[in-house]
Amino acid sequence: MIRRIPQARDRGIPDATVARLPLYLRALNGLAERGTPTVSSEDLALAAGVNSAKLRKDLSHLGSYGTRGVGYDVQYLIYQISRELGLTQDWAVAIVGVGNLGRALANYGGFVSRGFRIAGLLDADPRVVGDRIAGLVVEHTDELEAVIKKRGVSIVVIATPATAAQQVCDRVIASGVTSILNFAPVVLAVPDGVDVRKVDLSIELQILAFHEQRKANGGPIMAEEWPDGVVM
Amino acid sequence: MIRRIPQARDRGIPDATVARLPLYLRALNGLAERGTPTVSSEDLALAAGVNSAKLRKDLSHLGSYGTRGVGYDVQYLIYQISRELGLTQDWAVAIVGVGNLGRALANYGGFVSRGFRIAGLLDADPRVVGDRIAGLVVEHTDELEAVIKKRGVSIVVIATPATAAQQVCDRVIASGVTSILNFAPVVLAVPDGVDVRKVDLSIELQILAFHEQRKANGGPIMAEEWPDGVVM
DNA sequence: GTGCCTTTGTGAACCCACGCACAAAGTCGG
DNA sequence: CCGACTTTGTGCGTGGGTTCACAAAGGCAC
Repeated sequence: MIRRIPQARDRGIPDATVARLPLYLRALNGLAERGTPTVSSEDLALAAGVNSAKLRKDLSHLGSYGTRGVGYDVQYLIYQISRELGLTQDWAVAIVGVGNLGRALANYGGFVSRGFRIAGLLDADPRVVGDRIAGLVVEHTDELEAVIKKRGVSIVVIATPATAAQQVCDRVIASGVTSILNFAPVVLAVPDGVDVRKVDLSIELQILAFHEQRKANGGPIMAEEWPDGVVM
Repeated sequence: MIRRIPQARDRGIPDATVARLPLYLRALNGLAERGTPTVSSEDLALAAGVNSAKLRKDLSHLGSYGTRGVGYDVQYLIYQISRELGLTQDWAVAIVGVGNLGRALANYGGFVSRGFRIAGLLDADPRVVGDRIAGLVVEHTDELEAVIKKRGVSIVVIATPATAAQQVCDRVIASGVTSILNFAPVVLAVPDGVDVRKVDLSIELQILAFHEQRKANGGPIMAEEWPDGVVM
């Protein structure tokens, strides 16, 4: 049995930590723009909207990059987090589905500035094929496999209608892609080894509605006194 | 000290459960469209992409709505979850910032079909004001407070550039809004009692990049054998 | 060099969530 | 009415994540 001695350069970063690293990165970039040389965990945590102990524990998973009594070197930490997230390399991304959302994504500056290069825009609708969006010409989805192989696409964004998503998904996986960002409101079935992350714009709104309703129905006090006989 | 006796109609739904209810709802709507009258936790879990035990536990927080030996009545469960999430009422939503993303959101069918009514589109750019989008005329952000009050807006979606987000946020809170969905890549500072949910499109992509890099660097086996001396 | 001050990195306790596994409860055929 | 079968609802063990609190570590003034 291999005993795992915890040490600084250990690789086994918790998912929860990975999910927050982009947040820290964003906050750090803001500080860097203003020329701040170093930052304490307290201040960075404030800027990122998290607890400072959590921030320190998160950063400790990448290594011991702080200086006690001083804080973290902003530039150095940006580099380390970027490297950990793999943002120091250039990722070729294809967007399938150029509706309103696909267009918004293609024009979204947050991708390009973080090492993501839009390498292809594809759509099944012939009326859209040929359009220039964000400097790219939209290609037909018939070209999907060719585009992926030719341009070394390793991440695919699915922004198609729900009905087309699974089919597109199957095809990109068959082409060797193992990272998919899905905006279509369906659960994609994928084999082991393929990562799918999903964003459903309406889910967040529904969660807000839940809390909003809760606030309206008698304030923050738990509504235990609810009439129990309401059965429909 | 009040001892909390766990019971069916208890109101204290875990956040993790609330976050999944929209998922179940989506799966149920799919089943309803195909005319399925009842569904077992096993099948529904499969359709929603979760573990069946988790599904049952989640649903048990709303009440005991299943029938042992049979499953759940699809229509009835849709009603119950909708009610719990507050989707049986109509929510007036305003979208601030009508760039690519704001446009995509305004046209997104997933909102309207779940009881969210777009009651206002606002932008600071005079060139956009007056445009018709999704049947609405874009108004100037000067009208923000008026629109919120006049049309009973209770949820605001911020889709502005990062620099404008906090200011918009402050103004909508001053107008009495306590639920905000933020797409701008900044951490909004809000007083207690205000709910902010954020969606950062680039964060998901960065998480994917992390895992993708991990796969490339020596497969699924933990890359412990990494050279330890790389310090920049 | 010494002592004080600041801030990191982490041990440890706590809390929530997940999932197994099973008893309870209901259906259905005969 | 009964017994076999199906499926729910949940008690409980486990594991991961969050937070507190503090010792260790470095900077800085003198």
